[in-house]
Amino acid sequence: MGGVVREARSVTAKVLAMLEAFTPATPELTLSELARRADISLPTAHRRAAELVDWGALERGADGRYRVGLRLWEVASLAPRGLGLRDVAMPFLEDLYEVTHENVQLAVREGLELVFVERIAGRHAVPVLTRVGGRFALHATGVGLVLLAHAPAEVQEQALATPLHAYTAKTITDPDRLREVLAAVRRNGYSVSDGQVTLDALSVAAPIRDPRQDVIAAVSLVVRADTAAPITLAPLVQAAARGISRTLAPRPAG
Amino acid sequence: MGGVVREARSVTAKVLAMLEAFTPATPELTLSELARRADISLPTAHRRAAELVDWGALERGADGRYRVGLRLWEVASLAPRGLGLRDVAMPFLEDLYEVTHENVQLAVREGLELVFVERIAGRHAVPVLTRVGGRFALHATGVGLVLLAHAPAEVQEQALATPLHAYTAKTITDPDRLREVLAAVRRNGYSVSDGQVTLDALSVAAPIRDPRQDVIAAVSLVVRADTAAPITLAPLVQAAARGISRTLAPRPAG
DNA sequence: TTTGTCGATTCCGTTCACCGGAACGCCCCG
DNA sequence: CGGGGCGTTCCGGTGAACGGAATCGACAAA
Repeated sequence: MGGVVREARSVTAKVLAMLEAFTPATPELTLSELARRADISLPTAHRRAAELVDWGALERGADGRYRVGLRLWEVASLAPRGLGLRDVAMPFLEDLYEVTHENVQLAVREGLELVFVERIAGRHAVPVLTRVGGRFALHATGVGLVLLAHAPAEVQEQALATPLHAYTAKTITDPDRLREVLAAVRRNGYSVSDGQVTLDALSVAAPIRDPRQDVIAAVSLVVRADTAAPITLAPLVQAAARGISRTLAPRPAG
Repeated sequence: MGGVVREARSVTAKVLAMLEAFTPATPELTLSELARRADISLPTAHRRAAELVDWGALERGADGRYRVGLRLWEVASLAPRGLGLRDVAMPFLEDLYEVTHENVQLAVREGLELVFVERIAGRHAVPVLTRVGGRFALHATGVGLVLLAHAPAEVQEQALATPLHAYTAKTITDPDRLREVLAAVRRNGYSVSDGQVTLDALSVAAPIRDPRQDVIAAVSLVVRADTAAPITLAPLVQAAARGISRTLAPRPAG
């Protein structure tokens, strides 16, 4: 028994680790890669993967590689914070896009990061780094500032305690400065992120509230940094956000 | 040992059965409901659910109910046939929406059914039954006819062998008639479904092809049945489909 | 207040599903 | 012909997972 003892993990944990192995950069993996990334022995990975393919959570390409299956996406679409929100928001995002023809984004907070739930991008809008389903830090983007500004106190403390990554020279990395900005966001009812993610882009975001007035998401508009004064965009974004907030069904708990 | 022997299932199968328990109609479940639907004992369901919540595949609401978590949606977004396609198609779908202000849909085939990958609906468009992430039969909708017309022969045979459900009086339920329609779809390069899902709606769809010219998806436009002649919409939908096909990167296998 | 119901959670002893090492077949490359 | 990477199957040992039972809390009816 001279081998390294692999720390025991539950089957469930292993299956989830296998799903986690897929990333935007590597959406297709061989069985060996999959096993390595999930830190699972090859035979085990083979067995679990077979079950996942059988169900449809994974698919196998013609070359034998594994990728995430459409079936998983179907179930995942039931996530209330994903599609439930998206369905309500879509018409308003459409309007916003039609008026501006710029990138329109919808995001929610997940822990100390944000997740993009929807994004409308025309062919003429500024290219942005973000992807639907992608994560991002809270302190840099427009949506992030809104979500952080209205997050529970403990979340804000944790976020401010973590080193703030500087994406550009303009990114706010000083906690005290960020505190001031967040206060301004709460006062103004919208946020502006000017060159804090990429120097050539600027975003304006506004909060979406549930019927209890809690902020559950944020909409933003991303434009070229020299296109327009943020102040002229804010009313548009706020109008969309209010429209979505108003439409959110009270959905009685029963 | 007088109890009913529950057929043995793997842990993985149980976990997947739990995910499967969630439906559009019931996106939130109590632990007991979850256990019942997945046919799992309560203690086991409790243990698995705890792990899933821990990872983020499930979330617990304030009332203790379980729902699908955003984290699962994140990984599922990596499904190439889901978001990969969506990202490429979105700008074209936007254009189509902007010109028509009608429902725009994007769907792929999954077995003998289709799955809606994206849908743009303004506030003024006809209400439709379909949901993003939802499934539908292939023989009724516009996208379905396109996907079926270009599906492998064995898929077509299976689909034609299955009883064709009549959503309305106009739904094609005769296999021979359907065969003719599919041939016409292949000839014309687009499909028309007039009142075959709901009597008040009409849809026109066109095929999206990968670089090898295989049909991998379909776009459609859904309008009120009395709005316009299908023939005038076809060129618009086909143009969008061709644009998407052209943009699909050959994505070298490396 | 008492009683009953339903859901969630924890405990415990049993057991079989899952495990990793090893061996094998396959393909590609040197 | 030998080496290496990948996928697949086989096998015997073991501990993760199992269900029954008990406990607890919330709520409604009596």
